[in-house]
Amino acid sequence: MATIKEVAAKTGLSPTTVSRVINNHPYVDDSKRKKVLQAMQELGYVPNSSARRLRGQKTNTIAVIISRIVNPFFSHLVDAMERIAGEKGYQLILCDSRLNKDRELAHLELLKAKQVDGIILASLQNDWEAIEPFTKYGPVICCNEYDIKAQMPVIRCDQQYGGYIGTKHLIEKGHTKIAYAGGADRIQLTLDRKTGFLKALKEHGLTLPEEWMFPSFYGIEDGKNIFQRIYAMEDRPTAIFAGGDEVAAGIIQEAKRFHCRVPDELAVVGFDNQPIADLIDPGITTIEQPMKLMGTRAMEMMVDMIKNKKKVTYKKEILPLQLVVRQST
Amino acid sequence: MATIKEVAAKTGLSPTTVSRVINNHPYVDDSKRKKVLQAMQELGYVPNSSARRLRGQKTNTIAVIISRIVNPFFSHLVDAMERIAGEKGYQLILCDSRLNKDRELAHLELLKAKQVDGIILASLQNDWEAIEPFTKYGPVICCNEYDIKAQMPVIRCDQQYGGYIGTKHLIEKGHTKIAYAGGADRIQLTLDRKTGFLKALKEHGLTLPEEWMFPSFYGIEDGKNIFQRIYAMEDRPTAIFAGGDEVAAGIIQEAKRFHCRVPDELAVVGFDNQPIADLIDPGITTIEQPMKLMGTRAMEMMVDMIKNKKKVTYKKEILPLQLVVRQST
DNA sequence: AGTGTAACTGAAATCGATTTCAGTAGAGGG
DNA sequence: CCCTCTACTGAAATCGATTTCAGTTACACT
Repeated sequence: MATIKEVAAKTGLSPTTVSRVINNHPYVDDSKRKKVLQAMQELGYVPNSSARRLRGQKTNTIAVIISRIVNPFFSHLVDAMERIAGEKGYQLILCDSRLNKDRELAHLELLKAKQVDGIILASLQNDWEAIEPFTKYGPVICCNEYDIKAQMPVIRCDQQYGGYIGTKHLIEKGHTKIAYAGGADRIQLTLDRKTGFLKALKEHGLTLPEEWMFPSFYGIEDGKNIFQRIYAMEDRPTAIFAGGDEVAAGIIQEAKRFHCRVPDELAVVGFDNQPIADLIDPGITTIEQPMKLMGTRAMEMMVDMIKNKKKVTYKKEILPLQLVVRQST
Repeated sequence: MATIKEVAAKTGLSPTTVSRVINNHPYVDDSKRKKVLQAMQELGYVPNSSARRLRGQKTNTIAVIISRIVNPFFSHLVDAMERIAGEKGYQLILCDSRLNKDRELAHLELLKAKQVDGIILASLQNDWEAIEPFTKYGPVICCNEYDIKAQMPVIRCDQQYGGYIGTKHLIEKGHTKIAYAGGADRIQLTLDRKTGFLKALKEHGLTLPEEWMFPSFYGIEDGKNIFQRIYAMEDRPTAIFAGGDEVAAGIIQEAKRFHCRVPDELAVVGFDNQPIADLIDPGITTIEQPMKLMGTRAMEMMVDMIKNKKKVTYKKEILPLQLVVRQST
């Protein structure tokens, strides 16, 4: 592969001048500029990225940390981010923590090693104390998940409100025995969602038996599993609020297999408004999260922070969340 | 951020020795090794990735080019790749061509600029003539899509066989009026699939009216669109072979809306065996593609090619494909 | 004592670009 | 004629690591 020196040699000019042509600097004679461009063309020269990174202290690369790319929620989020990154001339490194704290920390090391210019945390396994030390090496922002203690920019949805309106909807439909399937309490997002859920219950004097609480369930199989456990209960809930459309879909799917009618015998509310929510029969009543908007805004903010090194004072954007009613309730 | 020089200064040793400690080279006195490790710890030193890349002519980064990350087929493929890459110490750059030739070429430039050690093409928009010039800058392999003329390693499925068994299945179910929804003919994968489809038709003396042919349709909305067009026909097909489960799901969904019974009035075969194939009602009969296996094998091969620079002689792996029968046929 | 070798160390070159700085040529003004 | 300023150019320093090569000990073996 040709280097800048070879281009210089071929044209009889110095590497400095070639560099100026590459970077569109002024003060290069037009005839020489043309000669350089032609030589670059002939040699198939492309500037070496590693050298530029080293000299310029800039990688034009951004890492996004998610917990599971096969979750449509994340793939839509990443899709939106990739678009903006591309437009702005950045590469995207995909880091999947698979819900593992250590893997998340290992990915954050990319910032220390200056392998990326910034990191977007779309999933958050560690708490602020563990993340904070990394923030002095470059911009780190949260998108989707968050930690209330965190002193970093955040783009997220009002999860508590989401949990509240979903539950309120079930209560208005006449349900009093409502189960809940969410994520782990150590995750702020799921904790807030649950808080909203409990708030709605409390407002109507309802309570939640320990047994109707299903923490840490994520995929379709988990949903099936949950249904079986509910079905085996003596005192069954008549509705369930699931922490994701995949779990909701699994519950509905398994309910059908056991000839348990949805929503008559068991109403189901999901979360995210993923494509399957509209495909499955009955359609899933769910809380719509604006994933495209979140991804877009997060990437725009990241690029902005990288370009204007001014320490963006800790900024927070909370996006709207809304109920989409279908046939599962 | 601390540099190797600072670590050297702090310990009173040379950068050379520090480097040896970092890279676990032999011939470093144990007491000095300890001193260096401690100094690195205290300074929070992490070797600068750009400098290592430049000096070592190695990026430990691999790019994967896909056409649409929100397609579950690709997200599963990428998921498998990311796992293996992580295990082997590589980062993954996600490049979405969005079916655009130029964007694909732009992403291939990463190899020229030595911004990645290799590229996995999971989607292929350009033909071999356009790709070939890049192969001299580093390993490029195809995974999933392919071009028969291509002289590069390929991990793929036998698409023609897939098209054949899916169609054969419909014929065995008694259908003689079978429509086809695939991708563009310029894509070898979809062309082969169609060839298999046509082969099965021909073996049974069946023909395909131009009108029953739907090229270039990909998502759920496209599926709905296709159903409407079929429904409006005077002479309707009784079955359709769709090029993906999303399209199949869209067709089924819309059929239900129009009270057209599946499979009685319209049988549907999909492709991929994505999670939705099993979720939707009726379940989609589909051709299962081993996405995990394909992604895994492709990444393993890529890492192998990077490590053993020996020009791997053009290698081909064709993975099995099988019919999964559900209720849509 | 002399030689060979294993164990260890650091100065300097290197990777390939960009940037700083010093300098030249020619135009224009006083 | 001298001075200044603009337009242009290149030598050398720089980014931060790794590698080469030369050298120093210390010890074992004849």
